[in-house]
Amino acid sequence: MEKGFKRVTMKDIVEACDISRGGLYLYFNSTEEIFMEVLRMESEETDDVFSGNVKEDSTATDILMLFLKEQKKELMRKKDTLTQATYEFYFENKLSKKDDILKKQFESAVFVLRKLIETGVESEEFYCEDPERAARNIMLVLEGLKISAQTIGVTSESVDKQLLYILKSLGVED
Amino acid sequence: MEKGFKRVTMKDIVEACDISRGGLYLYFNSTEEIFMEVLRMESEETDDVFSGNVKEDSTATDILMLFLKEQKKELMRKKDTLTQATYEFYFENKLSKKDDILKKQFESAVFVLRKLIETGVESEEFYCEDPERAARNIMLVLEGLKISAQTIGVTSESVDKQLLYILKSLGVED
Amino acid sequence: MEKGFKRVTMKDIVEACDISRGGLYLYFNSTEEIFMEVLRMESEETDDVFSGNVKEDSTATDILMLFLKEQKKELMRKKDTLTQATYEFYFENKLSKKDDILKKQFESAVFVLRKLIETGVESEEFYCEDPERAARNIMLVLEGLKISAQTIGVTSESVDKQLLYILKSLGVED
Amino acid sequence: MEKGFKRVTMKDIVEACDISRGGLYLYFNSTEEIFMEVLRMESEETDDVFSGNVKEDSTATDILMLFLKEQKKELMRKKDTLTQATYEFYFENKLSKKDDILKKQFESAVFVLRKLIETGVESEEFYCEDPERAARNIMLVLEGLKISAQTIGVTSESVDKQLLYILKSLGVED
DNA sequence: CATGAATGAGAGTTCATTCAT
DNA sequence: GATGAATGAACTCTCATTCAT
Repeated sequence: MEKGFKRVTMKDIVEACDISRGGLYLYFNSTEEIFMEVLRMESEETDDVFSGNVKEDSTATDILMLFLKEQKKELMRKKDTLTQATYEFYFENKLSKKDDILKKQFESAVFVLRKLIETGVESEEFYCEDPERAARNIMLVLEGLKISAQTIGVTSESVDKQLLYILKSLGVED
Repeated sequence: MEKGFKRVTMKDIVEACDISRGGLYLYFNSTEEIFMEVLRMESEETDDVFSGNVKEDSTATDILMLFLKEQKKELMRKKDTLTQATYEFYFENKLSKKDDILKKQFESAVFVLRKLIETGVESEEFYCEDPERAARNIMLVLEGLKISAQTIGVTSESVDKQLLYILKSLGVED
Repeated sequence: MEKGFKRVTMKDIVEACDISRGGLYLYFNSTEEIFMEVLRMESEETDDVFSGNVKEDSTATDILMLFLKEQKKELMRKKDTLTQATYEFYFENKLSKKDDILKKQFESAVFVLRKLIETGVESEEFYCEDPERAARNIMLVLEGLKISAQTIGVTSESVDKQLLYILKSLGVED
Repeated sequence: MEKGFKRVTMKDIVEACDISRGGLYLYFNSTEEIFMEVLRMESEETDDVFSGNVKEDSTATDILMLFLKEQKKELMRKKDTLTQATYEFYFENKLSKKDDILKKQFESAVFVLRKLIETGVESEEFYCEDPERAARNIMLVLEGLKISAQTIGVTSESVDKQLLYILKSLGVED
């Protein structure tokens, strides 16, 4: 989170973990392996994002807003995030399809989002002709916001406006 | 383009430029400066993307489709692109607002896109209540596709579908 | 045999022995001690080379040929041999005269060989004016062949020719 | 010469050469390359061993004795010699036949020695039925003495006796 | 007796930057 | 102006040895 993937050194890691250089290598054979494990753990933690905090009587709109709010919180954190490190890692480690955690996460989010939109359409909260593309569109905008936050920067307001626009596109009234 | 920003070495650069190591330092004081200049030049070249190839009698839809097609070509190239290097560079160099080329480029694209949408709305090609947010939405989706292309990968078909979805959102019939 | 003395690691040894790292140190205080014991055991095994397989009615020529054949087999094995490891070990551990197993082995082989040549001379199989030097000469040639096998390489034919030359030097007809 | 090939470190080398760590890598890409160059240079220097110091009217016996004396001097030096390092190097670097300096050196010495013995046979100084094998025998004894000097140790006297034995084998009177 | 997780010094190698020429 | 040999700090990774359990 502090230094990203390329700038972090073994020294940083062993000092932060209060472990010896050699000790670390008992568990991981390379910096890549360390990061993959970090990514895997992070991925497990954040899998529950949807299921957590969702009350029984929530509407699709409620859940979508909760999700977008959660995503905003994450992307606004900027530094205390694995986003940058993850991108750097993927830049130089083109992984086999099997263990591509990032892709799995993305596709899984698209899936849940599509289901949510379909539910909203059924309950007449949303209007949407192509839930799959709408879901993917939302995820891509979030991805775009994430990378923007790490590069050109984003303001809290501009993110809010953009997320509201997404809701409006689904026919949600203010 | 070949190695990104972090993996490229001075050796690579001096060999490619056929210049001496010391000679390079007469013009640039650091690797960062070199990259900033590369970025500036690239930015100048691509500024014309909109103005080029646009015939007098093009409709807003034509121009938008041309733009999206151009963007797709760029992001599908994947390796022969400064995308990765640029992201890497921005990850570790938080620049002063003044010379933030990337932001300028983004905002300038948003501006042109908004104007284009407004034109399309006037000519009744598009239906759009908030051209500013619509323009920004398109740019963010493109940004999301760009980073996805560099990390989890994208197929030509999925990009097409997603760009078509954008057009449909503006009320453009197939 | 697999890795020689310098390249073998404690990990290799504990895995091959199915013992714990700490357990190994209960019996040996260093890698040197381990190797010395290996050498001692090997030395005991190979002491019988002369006595074994020797029939009652063997001539001196028979026994010498058997010995040379045995030595050839050993040196041609090349990899499944402690030769390399032993040399490496002696290169960095100049041992006290008392426990110099290698020297003992060499001198013992010279002694037996001298006795054999003397027997051969008495039975008029061999012609030799200086059995001590002749024995030592044979051992040195074998040593030369051993190190050659490990470095520049030797062919089976060239070893044969060279060993035949030794026999001829003792007056043995083909 | 001091530490052999495996025990010598980059630190030793850069300190001895009074050069920087990086500077060394300008000329050699690995420790192996450094040693191969050392070996090549040494090989060039010692190529002249035969031709040097040989007077016009020398007999074959004179030249052979000079050669053996030279070889003895070399092997008795023990520490100030590349012998050990060379063996260690060859133990873990099985080189392609093309650049096998050690083999070339050996074969070249065998060739010259054979020519010398043939000359001696013609001038009736030597008696020898198979000059090729005799030459090879001498080289193998020398190789045996070399490795013995580095491991079990040899005394000046024992080397003398053994070299005299070689001369006697060629029919040279004391 | 036996374990094996942990240690930490030290290995080879890389590379942005400098500066005498 | 231009060169490129030289620098040295910093990197990742290894491994014989120890010691609390």
